[in-house]
Amino acid sequence: MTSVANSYCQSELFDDALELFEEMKCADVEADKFVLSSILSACGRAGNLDYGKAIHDYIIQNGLEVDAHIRCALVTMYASCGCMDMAQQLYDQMIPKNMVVSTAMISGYSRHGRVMDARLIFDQMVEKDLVCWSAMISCYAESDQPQEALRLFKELQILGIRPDQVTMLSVISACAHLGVLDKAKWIHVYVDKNGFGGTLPINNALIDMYAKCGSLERARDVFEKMTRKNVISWTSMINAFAMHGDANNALSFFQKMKEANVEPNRVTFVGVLYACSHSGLVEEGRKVFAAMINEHKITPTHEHYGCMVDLFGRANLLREAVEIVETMPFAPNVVIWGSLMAACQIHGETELGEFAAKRLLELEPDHHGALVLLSNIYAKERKWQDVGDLRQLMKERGISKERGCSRIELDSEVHEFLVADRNHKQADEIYKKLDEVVRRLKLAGYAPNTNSVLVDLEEEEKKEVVLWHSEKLALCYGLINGAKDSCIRIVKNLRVCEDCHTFMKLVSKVYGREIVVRDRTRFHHYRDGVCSCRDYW
DNA sequence: GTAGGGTTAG
Repeated sequence: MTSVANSYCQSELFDDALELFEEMKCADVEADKFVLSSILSACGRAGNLDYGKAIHDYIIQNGLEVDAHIRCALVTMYASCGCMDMAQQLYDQMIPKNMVVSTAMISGYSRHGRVMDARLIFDQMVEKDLVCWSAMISCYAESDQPQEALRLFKELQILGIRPDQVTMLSVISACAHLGVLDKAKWIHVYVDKNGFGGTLPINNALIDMYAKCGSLERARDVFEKMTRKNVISWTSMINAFAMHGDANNALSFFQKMKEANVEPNRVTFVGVLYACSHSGLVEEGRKVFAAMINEHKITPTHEHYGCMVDLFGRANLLREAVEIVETMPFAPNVVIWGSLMAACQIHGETELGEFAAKRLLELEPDHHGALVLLSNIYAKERKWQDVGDLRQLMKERGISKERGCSRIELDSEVHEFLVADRNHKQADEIYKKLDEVVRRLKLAGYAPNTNSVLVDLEEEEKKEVVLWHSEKLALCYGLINGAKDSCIRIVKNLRVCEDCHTFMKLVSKVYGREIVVRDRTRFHHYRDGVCSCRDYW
């Protein structure tokens, strides 16, 4: 029976393993430390905290909690289930600690985005093998610190530890997050040279990496050369098109995928619906949503409803957007209210926007965007007392917008710029260039648009702030230092504002340069004064 | 004999 339990756990038949454990208890078969460890592992991997706790009780009742292996399995179970307080408490009591349990702690903290806590465990480890290095690299890759992930990968190479496929998947993912194309090309070569190339998961990760680094062509090239493709390959390619605003190809690949008899899953539909909403294909989106439910028997989740709210909201069909919110079978979450609020902002729907913002704040009281929107609405209505209260509240709680940050790569070096950044060694030159660009653009009809500046400033100051947006600084850096005919590639952490969007379009025309900007959610390809998003974003 | 890291979306 024990060996059956073990093999269930190892073959990921967690539910069967748990069931078997029930049978063992009924049959009065005593569970030993081996089977308990396996079952705890199954609980962790299945994320079944309740069952894990029940096993913990059983362990206490039977006086087994002193066993080192059992403790290790318990910590791992709590960490895998995301119960970090409990995991840490047990972990602290473990002396000595081993690599297995420490790695479990690192990935537990990683799933919660608690990078510092993960790093603390990592740094305190006496001995580290490839698995814990991979866990730490993955932690950085998933926590929006791709540069740190790549730094750790470099350190690994210096130490002479050979990475394996799992490490490489995290490294590729880190590069995707970073969004730097030259780095992506380098990693692709590295992967091929070191014999990791050609496998399905690696190819899937490469598709995503190239798409997120701005090269739809290379993503497609990897895809076309694959001899085996699964649902992830197709979904990654559909998302690639969606991200780049090519809804037609996203839909055509969706069609081809079905013809190839690959069954789309819920993630696939998020991609297809996202493509529709970002290109204003309302009718197509409606059809896809219906087909998902009726033909593919997939129950829509928050993400799918969010896409639908977005689809209708962007297209100024706010009544239908509200209908989705009202009729969906569960309570709207932050993302849903946020989509509705954003749509109201685009289309100047004050009343509904206020309503959505208030619902959002009930769920997330410190949501910066919602507070700013409300304060702007109150300002327009001259409710100065309310405006003052909100500003005071934001000040007290220290709520501020994430600072805009853009990067650009030139000559294999990544340069980062914050809003109004003056720290770069070429700062003087960059600001001089900015003046020149503004002068030339004004001749082409440019007028700074301060709609996106929501702080309490005089109009003239607002104009300055808008000109100092990080992507403009990165752009000027590119204009100064890049080859005359090269494409300027910029990655930004926030959404591109209206003014920067116009600015980029004009620069692409006046300076005859191709510019590619990745913002928080998608790509903008500027050429000859036109953006690939056709100003719908 | 037990126990740890991975790719798509959000």
